Amino acid sequence: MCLLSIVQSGDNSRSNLARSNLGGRVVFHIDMNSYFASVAEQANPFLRGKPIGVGGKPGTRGIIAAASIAAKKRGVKTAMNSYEALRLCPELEIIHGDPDAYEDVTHKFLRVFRRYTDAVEVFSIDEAFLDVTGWHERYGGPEALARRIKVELRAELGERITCSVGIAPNKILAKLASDLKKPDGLVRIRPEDVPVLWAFLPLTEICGIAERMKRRLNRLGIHTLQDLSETPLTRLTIVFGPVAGAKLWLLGQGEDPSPVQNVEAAPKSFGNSYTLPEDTTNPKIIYETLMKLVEKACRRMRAENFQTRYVSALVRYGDFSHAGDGARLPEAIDDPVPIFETAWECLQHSIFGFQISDRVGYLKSTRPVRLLGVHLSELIYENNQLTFWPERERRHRLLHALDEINNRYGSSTVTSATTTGVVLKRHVSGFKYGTALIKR
DNA sequence: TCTGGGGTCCTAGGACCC
DNA sequence: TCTGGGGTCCTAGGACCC
Repeated sequence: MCLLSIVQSGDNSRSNLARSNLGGRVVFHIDMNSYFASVAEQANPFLRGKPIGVGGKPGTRGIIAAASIAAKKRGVKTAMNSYEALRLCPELEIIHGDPDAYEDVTHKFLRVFRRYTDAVEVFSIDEAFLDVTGWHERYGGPEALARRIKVELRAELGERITCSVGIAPNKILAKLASDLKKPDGLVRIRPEDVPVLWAFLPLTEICGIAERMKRRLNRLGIHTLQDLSETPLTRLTIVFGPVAGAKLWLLGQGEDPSPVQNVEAAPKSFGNSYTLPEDTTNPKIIYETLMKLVEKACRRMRAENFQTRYVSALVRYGDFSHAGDGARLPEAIDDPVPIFETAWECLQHSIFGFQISDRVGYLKSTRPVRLLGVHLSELIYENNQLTFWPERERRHRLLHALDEINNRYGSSTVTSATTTGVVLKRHVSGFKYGTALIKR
């Protein structure tokens, strides 16, 4: 507690030291608290103050993706199995996520941030870095600017959606600072605070060191951030290689030269995966699930006008081991049918033990399957170019028209016939399936 | 009632070439 | 037949993040 009061002091007098030590940058990390749950509480007054878990439908082996503050007080944690969460907190309300609502609120808070600096780096759906060097003085310094942003966020997003702000000379310390007080925190870390914090914070408190790395560091006799800060660069590079070693060394020093980049990162891949309600060897279920996943990933990819050149597919077995394969396509496409065929071929060896052609309907998976996943990468931005191939142009227009229908009336109003019932027919008899089938 | 789903980045190691 | 060594490219998979 007393340590927090050190780093929380509003005293600006030492900012010159910060300048000389670390280039004088002032970086904010702003992290929305219990984001998904807070958005739900803001949208629905009946949920306010109640223990809420977002995600994890019970019975589907799901987990809690986000817990409200009331739920956290009852011991419900992010990534907790929903059964476990309900055991701890029987009146927990488990609600569905609403990705559109989150994105909407994210756009709103990013607009607020951009009023105060043009260097805003989106780090995830609920957090961003701001470089306010040179901007904060006119608002009375970093803390005053942070408080002003908080007030504006509250006005624009509503009082249920709060944030924690970390202020520091670089991104890694700013992120650490925002973690130190939740919810609704405002913590500043100055360079001279680092030795104090390093003496008691665990290694995994730093973004970039998780359980595996902690264990490897422990084996080298490095148990605290202070130990890490005293480990020579050469020792770290010998053990972890030049890149990871140098990164670790910088973490240990509390340094992070990476700039706050205001570019909106283009997606590099689209992937979807699904854990089945129970493990299965049934090829029909596997086939249909994979098809749905491909359609979902393709729809998301098309919505952002990308096409893929590399398709990979993954299976996780009941024992949690996994296998998969990928294949490069001859050209970039966004059509789920050939993409599915590629993904299906990639999986056959992992599922059936050998490559099959037409007899899928009679074969069972050699091992129980728990999860299936598909991943589209090597993306090409298509920008709605016209093609010289009339067939392809028609197909392209059809897919986008289907997307529109699904966007308007719900995501499975129109699906490929392969996911509805004629599923295995094509592979049994070799007949070409239709491109679409109206379900209702 | 074990262990979700969406990503990014990095590395180790194999293939291939000279 | 006694097979080194260096470079590049590619990919599978690990580690990490929220």
